[in-house]
Order: sequence, then C-alpha cells, then structure tokens
Amino acid sequence: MKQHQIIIVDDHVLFSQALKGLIDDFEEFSIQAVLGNGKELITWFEENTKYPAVILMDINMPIMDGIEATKWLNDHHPDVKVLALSMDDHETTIISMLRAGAKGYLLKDIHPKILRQGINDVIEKGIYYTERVTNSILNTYKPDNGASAVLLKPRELEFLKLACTDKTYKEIASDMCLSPKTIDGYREALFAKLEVRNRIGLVLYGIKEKLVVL
Amino acid sequence: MKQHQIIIVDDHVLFSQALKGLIDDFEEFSIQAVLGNGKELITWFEENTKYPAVILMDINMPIMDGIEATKWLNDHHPDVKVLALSMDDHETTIISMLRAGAKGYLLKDIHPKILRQGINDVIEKGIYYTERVTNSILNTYKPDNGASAVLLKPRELEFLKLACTDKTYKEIASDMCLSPKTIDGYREALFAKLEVRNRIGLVLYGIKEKLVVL
DNA sequence: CAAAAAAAGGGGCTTTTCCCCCTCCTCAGC
DNA sequence: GCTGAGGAGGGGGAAAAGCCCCTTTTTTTG
Repeated sequence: MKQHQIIIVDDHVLFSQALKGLIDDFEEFSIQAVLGNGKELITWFEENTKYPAVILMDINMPIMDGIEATKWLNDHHPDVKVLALSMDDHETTIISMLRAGAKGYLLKDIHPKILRQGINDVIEKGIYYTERVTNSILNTYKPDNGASAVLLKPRELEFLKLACTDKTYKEIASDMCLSPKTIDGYREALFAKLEVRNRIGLVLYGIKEKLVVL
Repeated sequence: MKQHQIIIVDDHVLFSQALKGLIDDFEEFSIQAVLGNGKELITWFEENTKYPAVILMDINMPIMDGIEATKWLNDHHPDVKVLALSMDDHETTIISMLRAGAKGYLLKDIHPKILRQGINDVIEKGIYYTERVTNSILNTYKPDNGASAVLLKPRELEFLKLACTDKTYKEIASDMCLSPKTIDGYREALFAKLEVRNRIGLVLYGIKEKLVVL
C-alpha cells in the first residue's frame, strides 16, 4: 500500500475517473474512493473507519455541494484535509470554500504537477495556497467602507431574490405581504448598498454573488 | 502504433492530461496531442500533416472556443470528426455545436466506458448520439411557432448582451449606433421570441443560456 | 425583375421604475 | 420618560420601459 490515501468527490465521472488514473500513477498516493457528491461522502464516512489523508473536493455538485460537504467534514472529521478542486475562479466561491474549512483551492486548468505539489503540501504543511487564492484573501480585506462587508439583512435578501425574477415590484410586494412603497424602500436601500443604478444591476449582483439560484 | 489517433482540445489542463492517461489505456486509441484552445488546434493543423481520426473538443475555452474551432475544422478538414465534450447540457449549446459540424456530444459526467463507446461509434458510424442529444434535436422541432427554433441573429445577440448590462436602452442604442426606436424593436422581437415579459426576463435568459459572460 | 422579408426608424400612449423627502410606529437603551 | 434606530408606509414627479401600429429602405430570393 502506498503512503497516502485520497478520496475524490466530483460529479463529473469522466473527470474523476481520469483523475483517479492520473493520481494512481503518482507513487506516493493511491485513490481510496471516487464519489459523486457530498451525500455519498457522508455515507462513505459512516460506513468506513480508515479515513483518507486528503479529499479532493469539487464545488458544484448535485444533491450536496462541496461547501456543505466541507463544513460537515470540518465538524465531524477535522483531521481529514480538504483540497478544493474547481473550475470556478470567482472570489466569493474561493472564500466560501476556505471559510468552510478547505485547506487549499486548485483550479481544474492547472498542470498535474501542480496538483501533486498541492496534495503533498496539504499533507506536509497542512495548507496549500496558490497565488490566485492569496489574492482573493487579500481582496476581502480591501479598504472598502471600513467595518462590515456588504451584508444583507434577511428581508433584503428575500427581496433581492424576488427582484431577480420577472415579477414587477407590485407583485413582489404582494408576495412579501408588504406595500409597494415599502418595497420601493428596500429597492433604494439595496441600490445604495450594492452600488447599482437599476434593477438590472441588482440582478447581476445577485447572480454574480450566487445569492440567487437560476 | 495503435489503430486510431485522437487529439484533445480543452483548456482545463488537469482534465485533459488525466483524460489522456485514461484514453491511452484503451488499446485501440492513442493521444496524438493535447491542446488548450481552438487557436492552438489550428496552429497544430498548419504544422502537421498526419491528422487524427477524432478530436475531443471542449466548448468553453479562452481565445477560441469549441464552436468556432469545429466550424473551422468542418471547412478545412471535414474528414476529421469532432466529438464535443462539455459539462454544459444546455440545449442551445448542444445545437450550436452540432450545427457547427460536431458528430456527437458527450457530457463530462459520463462513465469512461461511454466515452470509449462514443469514440468508436464516431469512427465506425461517423456519428454518436446519446439520448440527451436526441432529445435536444427533437425539442428544436417542437410544435411551437412552426419554423425556426430560438436562434438569435447576430444583431439580436449583440443587443441581448448589452441588455444584460445596467445601461439604459438609450445608452444601448448609442452603443450600437442605432436609434432608440430601433432598439425598442429588437426588445419587442426578443420578448416575443424568448417568451419573456420584461428586461429582467431577458437578462435571466441570457445568463441561463450562457449567451452572456458575467 | 418583382415580391417578400428583414432592418431601421417613428408616433403616441400606459405602466413601471426610479428618486427624494416625509410620517407613523415600535422597541432597545440610556 | 426621552431618544434614536429601523421597519413600514406614503406623495408626487421625472425618466425609463413596455406596447401597438405605422413607414421607409435595404437585402434576399423566387
């Protein structure tokens, strides 16, 4: 048996199987399991007792995504290290993943050598940061407005989700059981808070920040 | 040398390298080259004379995407068969790719066995259709409005992209060097064609169908 | 060439969106 | 008990979006 066991969690079977072949060729690692989503991962952990050293975790997956799965792992098996592996290079996604407890973040367009390096670093140093990730972390602390980042209140988020719909504000008002004028207030508040000039800007923000599901 | 040569075109190096390993394990195929985008593919064809039997083509790539590359291949090397390989299962993308001349369409979440079958089918029968693709083709002929599917003209697409921006229609008009009234015409035409009732619907459509980049 | 279709532009109208400034109520905290 | 913050609601108006019906020009095509 090789030194380190690894589990791949990714819903793209072709990719995960191909990746398994690639990693099995590295003499220091071997693939312990290939799973399709977070739910399968939890089931695997409930049915097994010998845990892997590293989990290569995709982020966008059906049923249970990588962020939730990473949170679960951090709660129940904090010694198993998660290395996020995604083609999504949006800053918010990277941050969410790191906040959930991932020890590193790799993009799928990297060279296999980098992956090998990344896995080794996570095992040895407990952490692996690429330049891209470092930049994202720095960006969250940019001198923007001082105290808090753009944090929406529950009611504002609810409105934003409805604004990303083809409903008129009047319809949104009745959906939220509020007067159209109150909705008008939420609208203005969000315009200012998110620095947009019209409803399209609101929709674009909601989608970019993944606050709304399409 | 093995029977059939294959070229992989995909910007996700980790995936393409892993896939190369996978396919090299199939005894009937060998990988002739692994390229990162459509432009590299054209350059490769200009510098080589022994062409592959099949090209596994990703769709979303920087510089030159899979659709354009497939069109170029169809024009210049119609004997080389393109098998589209994407995680994008949107109907419009599938249709665009088949219209560009792809002989089949596979999703990245398939099992390696299916890939092997697909490549073999494309080589032997010249074509490979999964159920998903067949459905898409059927859907374009749904008894909707008679003639054409939802295919946007270049000018309409240009307008749609600008509509997915926080610009006003007046600003869009001057961007496209048209009168606001003409823009109004495009708007109405798109509302009808895409079955939406306001600009938000337009934005949502554009993003869902990945016609606009965020 | 003529007919048809597509592209461009317009008039006039209603609804919706956007903006600013104002009131009432409630509840937490000196 | 007063005060201030925040949620809910409102008046009024300008601008943009949406709707229908119409003309002219260019391009395509039988």
